[in-house]
Amino acid sequence: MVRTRFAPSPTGYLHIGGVRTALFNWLFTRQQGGQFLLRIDDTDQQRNVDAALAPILHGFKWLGLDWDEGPDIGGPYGPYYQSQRLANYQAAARQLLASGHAYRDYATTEEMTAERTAAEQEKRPFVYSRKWMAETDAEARAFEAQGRSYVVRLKMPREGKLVIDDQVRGQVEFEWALEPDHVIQRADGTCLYHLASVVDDDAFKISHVIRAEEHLSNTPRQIFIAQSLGYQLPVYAHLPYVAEPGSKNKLSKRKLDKYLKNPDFAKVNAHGLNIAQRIGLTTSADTFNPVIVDFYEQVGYLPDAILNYLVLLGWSLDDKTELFSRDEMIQHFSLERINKAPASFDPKKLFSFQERYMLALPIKQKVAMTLPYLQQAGYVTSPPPCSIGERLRMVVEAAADRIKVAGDILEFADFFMNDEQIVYDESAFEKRVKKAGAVELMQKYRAMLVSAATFDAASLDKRSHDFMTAEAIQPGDIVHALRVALTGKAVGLGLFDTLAILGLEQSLTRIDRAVARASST
RNA sequence: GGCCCCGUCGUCUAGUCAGGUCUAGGACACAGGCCUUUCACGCCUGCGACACGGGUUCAAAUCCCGUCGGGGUCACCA
Repeated sequence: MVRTRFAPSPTGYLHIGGVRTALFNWLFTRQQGGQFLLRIDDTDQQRNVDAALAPILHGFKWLGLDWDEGPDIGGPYGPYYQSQRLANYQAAARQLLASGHAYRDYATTEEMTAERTAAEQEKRPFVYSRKWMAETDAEARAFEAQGRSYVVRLKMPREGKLVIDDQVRGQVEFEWALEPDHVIQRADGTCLYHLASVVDDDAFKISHVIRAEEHLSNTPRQIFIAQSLGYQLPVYAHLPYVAEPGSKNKLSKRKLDKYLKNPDFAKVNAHGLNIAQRIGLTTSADTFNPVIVDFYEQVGYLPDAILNYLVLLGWSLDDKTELFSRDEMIQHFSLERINKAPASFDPKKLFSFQERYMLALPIKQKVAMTLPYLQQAGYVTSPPPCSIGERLRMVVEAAADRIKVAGDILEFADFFMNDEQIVYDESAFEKRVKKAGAVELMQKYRAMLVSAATFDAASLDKRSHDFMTAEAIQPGDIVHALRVALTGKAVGLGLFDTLAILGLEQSLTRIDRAVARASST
């Protein structure tokens, strides 16, 4: 039975790199018909774990990465919080002490540091002298008589080597002698991550440890612990890390300033920020930026687009397949085809997947996901009047691929404003509406509209062209002026769609308002 | 610095294990053009990479050696 886990620390947000790691675990597990579980690494966390965990669990749910065991659903091997499993770790530490794989160490921090710096100065690898090691109770009493207290250290082998058979990286070798005697339990009895992690993986019957490559150098000590405890070793797969946009450095949440200098990153960020502002979202760079999953949910991205982008970050099926549904991902995913080299996070490419998925989304769903943005921005009261549904549908349909994320509906907010709320783009108004002859043309066009029997885009198109022929003008002579008059903007939907959506009455009102403004200013 | 990992267009990648079909393929981005009532879409074209140096071989992106470069990790953090 394949069992995998993802072990987030409750940090308050879901990092995009973490999601990639979780996704690979999830895909592999679902494909193998195994179980995927969440374990909360909160051994070091003092305060408010629940609050810091909530956004993470929420992010997983939003993306549709479901877990079979873990927080808020429990499971047969719980609890799934490391802070609640201390007794297990302490028991393991006792067992390692008893079997001679660990020892009580009475060195002070200063003594330890001194040895380490001495080694550094002599340019030799640091190997602890074990001067304050106590293997017998008598030795322990002697140190304690000096007022010392102890930590528990691993008694690492000092010869031979370890060969790890990693599913991604192949065989990787380490010299045992170069592995220091790591602390596994503090003087106060609390235990450290590596011990906890190994003990839990065994307790949870984890078969495959799929994690980021920064853990590769931690693996020898974990294998030592596992073997000393008589555990069966899991299969290891160390994923390349996700790198910064345009560099090979590891993607980090704390270097936002640097990423903002990348034009692509800045663009995607600004786009999201703009939407956030319009819906009155209070954002801070710490919690709202393209490195954090929340960003995408709040701006109106599609989970499937994000997953599709992420699965290609370090994995590929072949030389051309790029679009994968969830089921196809599960079906085709394999550890063998994971890349060894790190992959840079490219928000622009993520965005392009979003475009493709949005394009394929049925109108009905687009309407459903855009409505909340109009509500939050205050253009629609809630609950919305039923007439709004039809108009929204028309806008969404006419906007077509112009709505790339749900929040982009706000670009077309002028269809949901009162006529007198339209704010004109000044330079466009100058150039198009105040252009010589434009007002007169619009007035003639207005008269033509009034006599229109039908007011749909197709017949408006035809009548308009007849009008232009009769007036001996080009489309450009009138279309731009009308668009500015109708929406306040120089760019937007097709003119005939715009008219049809607004309807005769609003169209006339808006033309009149623009005409009046042109002559009075 | 020690140890470990990695190195194909700006980016994601195919090709490397089983050398020839690779004058290195696809995608994103970028540039130009077409379409067009604006924008967006779409279409066409272009730009653009085997880190370097030796070897082995009839033949190397692929195998071997070395160099360089990048990264990760070296805690009583996770």
